[in-house]
Amino acid sequence: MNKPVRRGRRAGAPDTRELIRDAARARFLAEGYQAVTLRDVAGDAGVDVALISYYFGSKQGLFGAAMALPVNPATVVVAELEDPDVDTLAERMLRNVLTVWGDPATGPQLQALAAMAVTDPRMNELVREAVGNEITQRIAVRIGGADAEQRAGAFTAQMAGLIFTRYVLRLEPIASMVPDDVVRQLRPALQASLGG
Amino acid sequence: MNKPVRRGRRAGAPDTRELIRDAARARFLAEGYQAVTLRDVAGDAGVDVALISYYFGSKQGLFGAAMALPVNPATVVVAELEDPDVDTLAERMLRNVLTVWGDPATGPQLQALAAMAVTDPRMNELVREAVGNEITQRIAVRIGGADAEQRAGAFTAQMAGLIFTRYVLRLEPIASMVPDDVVRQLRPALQASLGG
DNA sequence: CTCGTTATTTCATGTCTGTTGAAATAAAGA
DNA sequence: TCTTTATTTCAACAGACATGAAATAACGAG
Repeated sequence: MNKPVRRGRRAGAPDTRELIRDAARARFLAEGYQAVTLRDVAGDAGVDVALISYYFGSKQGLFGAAMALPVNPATVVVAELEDPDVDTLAERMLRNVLTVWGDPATGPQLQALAAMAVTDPRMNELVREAVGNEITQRIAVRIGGADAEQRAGAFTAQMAGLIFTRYVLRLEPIASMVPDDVVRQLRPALQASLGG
Repeated sequence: MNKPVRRGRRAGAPDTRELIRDAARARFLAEGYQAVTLRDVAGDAGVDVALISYYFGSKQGLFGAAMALPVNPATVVVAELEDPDVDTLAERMLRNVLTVWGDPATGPQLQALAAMAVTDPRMNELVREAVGNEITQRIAVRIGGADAEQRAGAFTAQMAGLIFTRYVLRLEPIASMVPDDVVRQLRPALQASLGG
């Protein structure tokens, strides 16, 4: 008949912060940002709500910490720019995106990020800058030629279309197609934007 | 020193319902769904909060009524399927989308709808069915041939990419390009998906 | 080992949001 | 004129996030 958990610091050295972060990640991935309440997370972590504010400041802060990206999406795309073979560039980028966004370990967080970029102004700003400076710009420099920036923009738009239809909105038939089919259908279009 | 507004029905026959709807539309378009509170709308309309529930049931209901679409987006795209000229189909659809989504009178509501489809499960379901049944299916039937459905899916994905990058996320350079430039950059890719 | 300091934790409270039921008032109709 | 109905505000609730105070354990200096 010990009193469950009294006030004050707990015995031992439990990493409560990480406990909270893990609970939050699970909830956010399963239910999305809006649907999850701090009390849900606190309940899962076996902790009072106020402790979340203590560690993370706000719900936004918690989301940021819980969803810290396992990979830098910009890097995933841009890495392929090193390879000098321009003819296969579209396919390589496409496959990278499909791999990373489809991976159960990394994909869900990236998908949540994309959804967040639509809702939250701060996240939107962040994505806009990241995509503009780190992706579109570099692609433009890489492909060169007339209208390089516009063509890079078109390329980005098509990639965004894939991500939103397949992973965020989950529109059929794109959402259920196997990677090879996606590549077959989209590679020519993407390559056209890159190739000039 | 008349008491401002007492309880009970007002004199005259003011269309309070429409007043509320207009105030809500302005707010939703300016600030988005989450950021707008029912008390904001009630304040703008000079009305008690409870009256909103009386007329619209819930915040969702208010949003639905305020954002009732001025045009059916599906129709905008599908209308062009009547014209037998397949070679210009991509360009015609593209220009229709750019016109309707860019029109200050109709565009903002469509943009809000797209953002809502990412956040709200009900809206998501709605959009998924509408796009799947009314757009992708019909395009597939129209273009025919092998992989017709997959190619129609790819077409839809690219259109979604345009809408999200240009109107929702507002990524540069796509967001600032004039319609002619957008058409020049994307028509070939879209036509490739349609053409087989 | 002891005692002040610091980090962690819950409690209590405040403010804000959407929603609901009751009461008041004007319009509509017999 | 008088009953019924539609419109409107008031009052209150449950649940959300956030914050300041209080309690308690760990830590470190001597």
